[in-house]
Amino acid sequence: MIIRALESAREQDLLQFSAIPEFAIEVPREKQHGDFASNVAMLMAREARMAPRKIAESLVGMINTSGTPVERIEIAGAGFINFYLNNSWLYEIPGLVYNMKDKYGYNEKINRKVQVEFVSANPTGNLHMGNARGGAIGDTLANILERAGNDVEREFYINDAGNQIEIFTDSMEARYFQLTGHDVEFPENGYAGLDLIDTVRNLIADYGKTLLDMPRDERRKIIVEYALQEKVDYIKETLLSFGIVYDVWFNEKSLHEAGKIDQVIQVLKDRDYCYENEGALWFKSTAFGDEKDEVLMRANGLPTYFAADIAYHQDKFERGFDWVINIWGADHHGHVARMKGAMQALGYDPDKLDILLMQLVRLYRAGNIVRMSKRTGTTVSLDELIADVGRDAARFFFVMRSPDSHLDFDLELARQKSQENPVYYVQYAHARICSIFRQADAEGIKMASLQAIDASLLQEEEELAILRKIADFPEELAIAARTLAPQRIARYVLDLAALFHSFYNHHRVLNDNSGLQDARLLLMAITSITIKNALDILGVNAPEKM
RNA sequence: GCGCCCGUAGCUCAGCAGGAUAGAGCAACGGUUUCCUAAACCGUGUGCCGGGGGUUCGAGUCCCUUCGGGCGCACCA
Repeated sequence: MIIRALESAREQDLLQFSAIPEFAIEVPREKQHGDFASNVAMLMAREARMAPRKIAESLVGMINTSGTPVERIEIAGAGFINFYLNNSWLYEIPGLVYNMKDKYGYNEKINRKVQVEFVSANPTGNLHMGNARGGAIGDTLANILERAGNDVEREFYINDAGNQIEIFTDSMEARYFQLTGHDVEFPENGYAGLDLIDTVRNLIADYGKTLLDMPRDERRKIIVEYALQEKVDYIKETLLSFGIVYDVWFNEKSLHEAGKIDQVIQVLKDRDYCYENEGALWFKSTAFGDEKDEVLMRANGLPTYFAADIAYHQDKFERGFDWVINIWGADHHGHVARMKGAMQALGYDPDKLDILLMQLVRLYRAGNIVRMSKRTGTTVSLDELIADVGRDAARFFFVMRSPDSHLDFDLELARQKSQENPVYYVQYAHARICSIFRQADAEGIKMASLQAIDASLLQEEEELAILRKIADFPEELAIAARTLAPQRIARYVLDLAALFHSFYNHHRVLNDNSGLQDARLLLMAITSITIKNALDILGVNAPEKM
């Protein structure tokens, strides 16, 4: 429409320009600025050598709106052209949402395989707050991407090999000797967490003192397999209770066993991205913009964690993912450039690897920071957190803020079942709607069939606001997927709940006017559908009663 | 020293590829219940968007610089 107007303006010599600029048509933030707005006049100001408002005036004169839902056009501000639609499009929404139910907001399948890898906590201790945030963000993101039309796989990478596992085994072995009455020194850099002692106690319950007499290697093998089994089971169970189900649990050990690490190092050597220095093998990550080169193979002949991680990421791409997303703690940001560099060196497109860094969580209790080092043993674990504040509050809290932002998690605050806690505000909205339907049921009121309902009876400002907000949902989901921004969904559902509460306090759903009553019942139905849909994405329950 | 993230209302934070008068929640004060859940609603006000410079018709948003906070800079993972 605008393009046609531009061209006829040029033909009539009202405007001079060579090419039509890349102008935008967008939904303004303020609804008084119309349903759609265009900035085309401002963009053309320079070339046409005219004031933007004058350009806008000439254009508007050329626009033919007959046969379109455009009700009127206004020029505002510096030269915005605002289009006001009649409400007919809005009244299409209820039927659409009601028919799609829990599928509302979904985009069409786009045939893109996406992997989201998150948490991937070391199986050497409890899950801490950083893991918890990563879990909430990763799972929510996976949900968002799924609804945006991608084929999504959730993956957990189990670091069950390498140096830290040796230290872990040392620690276990020392505890085993100690708990069976031997005076053994605990390794200096060992895992001092109390949970480890429990694990060893379980081990002793199953094996007794039989391990004492075994050859060292055999004993260590039994110990480490026992402990890993127990730790991984614990992690699975805890994450399941946090609402997270993985498609793939990937063992680092399998890379070692299949010789993948040696293979990938060989490829990097062949491509001349490696050199030796002081007995170690280095990767030229500086060639890819990293600050310094990185060791792949230590002088002692053992591969580094980085080498294993390269093999792991290569494996991801070999599995055919079009988009690989990792959720990492911000303390790992130094690894981003070199991992992308390594993928580029291997011939993969580094832009297909996105690493979302989330800032750290600071846990507060009674105004004091709670340290959460895995090794000191003074930590609040995820299962304790869930028992304390509940899964819903915890998940909502963790995704409410941008991953870029530090998260101060106040345990007392999150525990309060009060207005401090926004998750209840949203859940209450859902429960209230369910209550309306229960009340209707009790009074023998049944909503009419969709065809029999006239949605255009919804004329109140509060009703229109809800309709507009619900209409926004697919767009909101698409933005959240594109920008990897789970907090947008939390924000969205809070806004929608607020609009509902406001409506609820101003108007009655069950009333004497049966036409209006049906329209409002339908409005309530699609509001609860959308709230529940958004809460599902966040992994939060939508209770029918509170 | 170098790198990444953050700096927006008293507090905690939103703010999508630069758009119109910068928004929520909490806290504070006042009001709302013969009626579908008052865990709710309504009203009252606050901002040199850390500072400075630049790009642009237009900057909280992009670029440079500077200050403040967090994190990282191992032949650890």
